[in-house]
Amino acid sequence: MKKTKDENTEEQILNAAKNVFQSKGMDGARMQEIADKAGINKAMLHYYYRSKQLLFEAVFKNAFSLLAPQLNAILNDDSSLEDKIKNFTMDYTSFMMKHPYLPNFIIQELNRNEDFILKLKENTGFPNLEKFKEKVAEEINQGMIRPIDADQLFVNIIALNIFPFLGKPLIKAFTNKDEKTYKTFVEKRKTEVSNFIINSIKQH
Amino acid sequence: MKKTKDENTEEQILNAAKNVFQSKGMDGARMQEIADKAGINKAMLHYYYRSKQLLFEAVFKNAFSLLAPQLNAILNDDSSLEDKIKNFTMDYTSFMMKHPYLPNFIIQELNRNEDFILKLKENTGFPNLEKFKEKVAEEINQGMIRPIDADQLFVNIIALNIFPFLGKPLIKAFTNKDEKTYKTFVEKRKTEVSNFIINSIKQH
DNA sequence: ACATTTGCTAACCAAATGGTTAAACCATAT
DNA sequence: ATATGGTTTAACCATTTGGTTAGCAAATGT
Repeated sequence: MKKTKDENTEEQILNAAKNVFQSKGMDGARMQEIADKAGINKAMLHYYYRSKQLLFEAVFKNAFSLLAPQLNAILNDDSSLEDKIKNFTMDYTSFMMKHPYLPNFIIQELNRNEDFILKLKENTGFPNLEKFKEKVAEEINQGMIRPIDADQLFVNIIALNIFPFLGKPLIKAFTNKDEKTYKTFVEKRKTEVSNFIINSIKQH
Repeated sequence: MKKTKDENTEEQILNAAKNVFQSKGMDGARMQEIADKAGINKAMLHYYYRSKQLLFEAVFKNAFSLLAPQLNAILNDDSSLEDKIKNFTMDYTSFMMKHPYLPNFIIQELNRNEDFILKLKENTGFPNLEKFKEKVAEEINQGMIRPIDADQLFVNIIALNIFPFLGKPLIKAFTNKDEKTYKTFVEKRKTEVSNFIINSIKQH
């Protein structure tokens, strides 16, 4: 039962690599640790992925492709801004609670290598803001929300949603929360954040 | 002019180390590169700081001690919440535009080693939220702002202010901005962010 | 003037690390 | 049964890396 490629080795490697790269980053990750976690010989990593760099890129693209749909959801559907914001906040927070390493991994590695995002932009499905901007303009015209720059609003939305996962250790320390109370705190943000945003932009 | 300790070698090392650690992180930083940037022999790094770990900690504490006062300013003075938020947003954004690597460095390294923040908490001057919470409670009582959890408000404030520096490559890609337009964009946030927050919490 | 201390460097070292190689293994086709 | 070809491993390799050592050179104390 050893050689039939029975339990897709390639995928086991990718999973182990995900695990290690996402918690330690490119520089902190060790090929040996990935091999150990995958339960195989180190040479197999190179057999399937040629180099650390390529294995890393496979993991990174995979991770990024999990995020893009989340963003496209809010950007490209036809619902009202209020619904977009509510749904995004709810979905994104739920999703991130299941993948807590993801935001930090993406942000950290993009900062390490700014050019890297250019490769991603070529991919189909890279988030595009045009439709979101139109919707903002439309609702401003209709007097439903106060005038605000769409880019600024977009950054505010993702900042409020992503930061709790990026700055977790910092926030835990500042607000004196332990793991459990922090989880409750983030859970509350599923509605708290969208209320906060909508309150700010709704015309009163 | 070689041996008189004339231009404080220790400080030159710390500056070079800051430079390298803050842009590459603990794992990505190389002692040799720090030595080169400081214009000295690698052995001197150990002569003054004993190990990579200790040199890193010196840099980290130094960096963190630049941030704490910024936070304490908003937390501990007696002005109104509105003024706190306005001043903090303005000051913090200005400061970070001058030290753009700082937020990412702190966040990244705290995520790499969660226990590390415990050491910092012992330090005097570690930000404390008590006074801020009192102020929030007070203004809610007086009907000046709508009811909101002080911790959530605090996280919203720092999220909106810090995220543009953490997620810069991502935001640049999403909003199609180059270096120059991104700078203008962040500059605008000096007032945009405080308006956004105040709009959300002010009682109408 | 001489000894001692302090700042500094070149050379070196052991361990870790990404990557390679040659050979073994094993399922399948002939 | 035997050859074939993808899969896997143990052993190995070159380089990098954090760290050490022995000794030099300038300043300082006596």
